[in-house]
Parts: sequence; C-alpha cells; structure tokens
Amino acid sequence: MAITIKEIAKLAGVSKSTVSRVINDSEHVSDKAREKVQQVIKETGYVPNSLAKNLKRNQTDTIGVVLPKINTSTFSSAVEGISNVMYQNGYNLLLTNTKLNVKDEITYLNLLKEKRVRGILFFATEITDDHLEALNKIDIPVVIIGQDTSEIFDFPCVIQDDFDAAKSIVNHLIQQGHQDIAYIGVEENDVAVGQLRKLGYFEALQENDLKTFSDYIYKGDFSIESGWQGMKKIINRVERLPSAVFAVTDRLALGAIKYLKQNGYQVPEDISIVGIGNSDISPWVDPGITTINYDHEQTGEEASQILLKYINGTKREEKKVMDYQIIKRDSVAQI
Amino acid sequence: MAITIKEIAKLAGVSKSTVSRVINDSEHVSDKAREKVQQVIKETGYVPNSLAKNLKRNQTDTIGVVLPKINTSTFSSAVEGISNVMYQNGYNLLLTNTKLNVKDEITYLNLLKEKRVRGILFFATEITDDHLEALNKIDIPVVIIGQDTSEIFDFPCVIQDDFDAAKSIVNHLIQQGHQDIAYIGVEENDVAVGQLRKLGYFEALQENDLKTFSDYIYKGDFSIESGWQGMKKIINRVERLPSAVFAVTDRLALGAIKYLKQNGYQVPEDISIVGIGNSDISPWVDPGITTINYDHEQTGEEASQILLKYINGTKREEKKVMDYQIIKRDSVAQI
DNA sequence: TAGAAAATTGGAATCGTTCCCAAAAGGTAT
DNA sequence: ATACCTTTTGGGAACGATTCCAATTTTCTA
Repeated sequence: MAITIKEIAKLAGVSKSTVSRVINDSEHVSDKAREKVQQVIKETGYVPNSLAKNLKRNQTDTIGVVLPKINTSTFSSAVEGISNVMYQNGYNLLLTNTKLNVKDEITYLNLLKEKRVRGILFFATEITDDHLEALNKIDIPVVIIGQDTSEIFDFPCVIQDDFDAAKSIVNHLIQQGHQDIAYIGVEENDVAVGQLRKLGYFEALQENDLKTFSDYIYKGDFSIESGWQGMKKIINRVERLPSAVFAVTDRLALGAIKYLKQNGYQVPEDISIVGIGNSDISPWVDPGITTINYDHEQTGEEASQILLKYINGTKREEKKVMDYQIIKRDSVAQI
Repeated sequence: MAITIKEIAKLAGVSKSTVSRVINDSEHVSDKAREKVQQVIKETGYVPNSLAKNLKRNQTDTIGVVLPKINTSTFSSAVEGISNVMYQNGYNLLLTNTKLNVKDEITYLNLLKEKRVRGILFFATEITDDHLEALNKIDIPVVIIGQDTSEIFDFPCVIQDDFDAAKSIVNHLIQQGHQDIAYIGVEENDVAVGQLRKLGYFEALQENDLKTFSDYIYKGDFSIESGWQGMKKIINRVERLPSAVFAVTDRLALGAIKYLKQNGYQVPEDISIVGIGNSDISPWVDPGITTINYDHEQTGEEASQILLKYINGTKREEKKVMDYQIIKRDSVAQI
C-alpha cells in the first residue's frame, strides 16, 4: 500500500496535523518542522490521497464532461478548450462518451453524481423528458453546450447561433446571384444542426422570394459519405440542376464536392457549394470551401468559464451565443 | 449536503450495513429488507458517495490518460477506443492534456497518482530522463502508447510499426517506377513519426539502390500548412523535380497537393504523393490520397485491454505492434 | 524576570462508506 | 421443547486525510 500521512508524521517526528499543515501550505508551522517534513516527503515520494482529502472536505476538483463523440473535430476542439481552462483553475476532467446513445447520457449523469464531480459540462444533441428529469434532480452545477435550452432548463447554456449562421451563408449565395439552392442536411432530432440550420436556409430563401423544391432537400447523417450520397440523389432526381448547394457541415460539403467532380461537374463553375463549421481541412481541399467559422475551442473555454462562475456562486449567466464569421474561399462562383 | 447511507438506513428502518449490502448486491439480505431499502433509495434519489467507497476499498475505478493533444484525429480516435473498452469494463476516464508540453507530463503523472487512478495510459512522444524517473516510481500500472519503450522501461507498450509502414509505402512508389522521391517530414524529437518514418524511407531507397539528395528532404511540423510550405521549398530549390513525394502524414500530403495544384502541377500525373495515417478525409479529397491505414481506435482498445490485464495481474505483454495496410487511391501514377 | 500574548503543536472527532464479527432470528430434527 | 444450524441483522472499527480545540512552547512587553 501507498504511504500515508501517519507514517510521514512518524518519520518526521511530528504529528499528522503538522504534516497536513505543511502539505496545505498552512501557516503556523515552524521552519524547522516544515523543512523536516518536506524532506521526508521528498525522500519517501509520498503523495497525499486525494480520496481522503475530498471525502473530508466534501468536495472534489473534478469536472464531468458528457460528450456524444470524441473523435470529431467539433467536440475534440471543445474539449481542448475545456481542458485549457479547467486545468488552469485546478480542476481536472472526467470524460464520458455516450457514442450518440441518448440513454447513456442519463447513466453517465448518475455516474458523475456518484463521483461527486464539482460541475458538469453537457454537450446536448437532443433533450428528452428523461434528460429533464435527470438534470433537474442532479444538484450539481451543469452548463449545457450546443443546444439552446434556456426555455426548458434553469441551467446556463452556450450555443452557436446556427439559425443566423445558416441564414447568412445562404444569403451570401443569393447575393452572388444564386436562386436555385439545394440543401444537404441531417436528421432533425439534432436541434441545432438538423433544425436550426435548415430553418435558416428556408428563412433566407423566403426573405428573398425564392422557392425551394422537395427535390432539392436531402437529409442524411454526419458522415462525409452522406454528403456524397446526398449530392448524388439530388443530381439524379432534379429536373433543373441547382446552381448552388448549402451543406450543413463542411464534411458534407466535401462529400458533395467529391461526387460532383467524379461526375464531370466543376466546382464552383457549374455548381457552387458552401458548408458550415470551417473544418481544418476546408482551406486545403480543392476548391477551398466557403463556410461559417465557429471557434469550438473558444466555445469550450467560454462554457468552462461560465461553469466556474456558477460553481463559485458569483454569477450565473443564462445563455451565451457565440460569434461566427463567414469565410469566403473558392467554392462559390458569382452568376 | 447530499443524503447519506445513514439516513437511508434510518428511513428504511434498518442498519447501515444492510443498506450497504443492498447497494452492493450482496447476499444475506431478506427480500423484505431489500425491497424496503430499494424503495427508499428510489424515493430519495440517493447516490452513494464513491469517494468514501473508494477510500474504504482503497482502490478506484478510474483510468488516467495522458495525452499530448486532444483535437487531433489520431489521439481523439484512440481515446474513443479507450473509452469503449474502459467503460465497458466499469472504469472511467480522467483525461489530462499536456498540449505537447513535456514538463506537464510529469505534473500530470503526479496528479494521477494523487487521484489514486487504477492504471495509466500514456501517449508518449518523447521520453526524457525525467519521464524515466517519474514513471519508475509511480507504482501504478502504466501502458505506453505510440513509442517503443520496451528497451527502456519495464512497462508494456503499444505501437505502430512506423519504420515498416514507411518503408512499404515508399516501396510502393518505387514499384510504380518512381526513382526521385522527395520527403516531407517532421522534427525528430518525435521518435515514431520523425525518426522511424524517415528511416523507413531511407531504407527503402537504399535497398533499391536509389539515391536521395538533401534538396529532397524537408522537415516541418504537423500542420497542413507545413506540407504546403515543404512542397514549396522543395519545388523551388531542386534542380530536378521529384516524380513522387512521401509525406509522413496525410495532412502534410494534403498541404503538398494544394501547393502543387495551385502552381499548375497535376497530381498524380506530374508528381505522385503518398501519406501515412489514412485520415478520414483522405478518400474524399482530390485526388484521394494513397496512404497507410492505422486503426487508432483499435490501438486505443488494444492498449486498454493490455492495461486491464496488467491491472488484474493475469498477464503482462511487453510490446504489441499494431497492423497496418496500404490503401491505394488516386494520388500515385505509374511511370 | 514575570506575565501576557502569539505562535506552534498534538489529540481527537469527523467525512461516508465497507466489512468483520457477534448477536438475533428463523428453521429443522430429535 | 430443546439443541443445533443457517440466515439475517446491527454495531463499530477502519480507510486517510482535515480541522477544531486545547495544550504547550516561544516570543514579547513592561
């Protein structure tokens, strides 16, 4: 077994209390005692047992993170941001990965409660009644990331303005003279990406008195392949080719571009394409993808800051909408 | 404060011991008592305090992960694999992110010891003497991922066969008739990517009696941009254009392709390019990148399995070399 | 130099569990 | 009804730290 404070005390010829005081940089310790204790700690390689400490103090310095998927740049960037802020503030991260399985989210929420985490960062995709119940009785500060839950919950949330972003980028297409704009999206149980971005698309069209046709709309999943499939479906069923395509993510846009190039269409000369998300590869593919940039790392940092304030009880912001920018590259032509 | 076992006991009219037995599915509890306790637990939403439990049992179910960077597909995929296996086996993950800062690795190792994690998965880039010291006295099972440390440490390690993989893909170029093959790599403090892949390249050339010139060699960092820069440098300084380029990662290859296309070269007609890593975008860019596939998720899973065995004391494998495959796509032409 | 004030120290209770042990209850055979 | 065995139950000592309080030592002041 690992060495304990008691043994350090014995070796240093002082009491447990004194050792504890040295460990915690407390005052009221003579230099002599402090030195002796520090020496013994160094010699023995003693590391205090944080379980005992946390039990006694009745709090931990762990932040729980509930993630739908780790190996996706959106999420891993956000985690990067979270880890920056949290470690800087003396917290560490307990990661749970639901693999897009909504049921697991509830399980993990319970696990985090059992672990007595100090706070929770919850990446939401959809919010069910079960979530409501679990979150409402959790009794631990939670910040929700990615979905606007300000009307359902009393928890702060940090979101991208997906509606507005989608609208802007579709407007950009319209400004470039495009009127026939197809849509490659994802299922709508994902509110932010599936619903809001689609609504933004419709709103932009409507405000400009443009029409869309069901032929122009494709919904798949988040894979690059799905973008390829969507483009194929659209191309093969429309009477009149769209002059532009709005893909709700850059990865979908990449898949779509691949399909077009494989089938003899030029991008952007024949068909323009835009995405959302500014994936790190988007500047480098051919053509570079015009897109919306969200800073996910910053989103993670922001959410962390809000959670910290919440934990410390100083302040509790309700809803933070992150910025975005349009990044113009070469995938859009003017007509 | 949260409700405790004592209060549950009182409410259910039994002793703490009995409640504990119910929680832990222990036998020797009458059905009546069990039901009553379960009911009270449900009503109150009681969740046992794992700190107390772990303290008493003197062990946790947490696995520490030391990562150089989270938002990189290699690492995040590996973490995905790790989380799969670990959660399935009842462990959870404490994540630490060193942001490529070697000093932090030591700090985090200590943190993990303080947390009394059950085991550690350590993603190594370089191994210094400080690492040696810290790891040798940690007294917790550690599995090292990504660098072959079997000769330095007594810890198991899981690695890719970078030397062999690099050699194979360069050989593939040679088989296609290429003789003038340039190299875009990274600095050599990263042993696996910086050194081994380079050695594989040289070995392949040498075995085929081919020469390389210092003009053909570029070393940068891991960014896509660095691939672009490298390609630029090489193109602008060589007397004779290479017919192929070996980039040590797919991202570097992507940057290189971008540069070539921007400057009027055709890939692969004018210059062929290969990478390593089979990034998820590699099939979708134009041209699709011929590369080496490593399954990072599987690497994470494998390392986790080894760690679990190590923890359970059943078996302790020393070194596991993961498989790879060449994936042929469209970035290589025959001459 | 005595006495008070301040600094240092050690003892013991405590955090919320687990788990050993002994006691109580229940069951069975004589 | 008694003795014996089995099952269930509760009490209490840990686990390794923190922290309050009181005791002790040191320092300061008149």
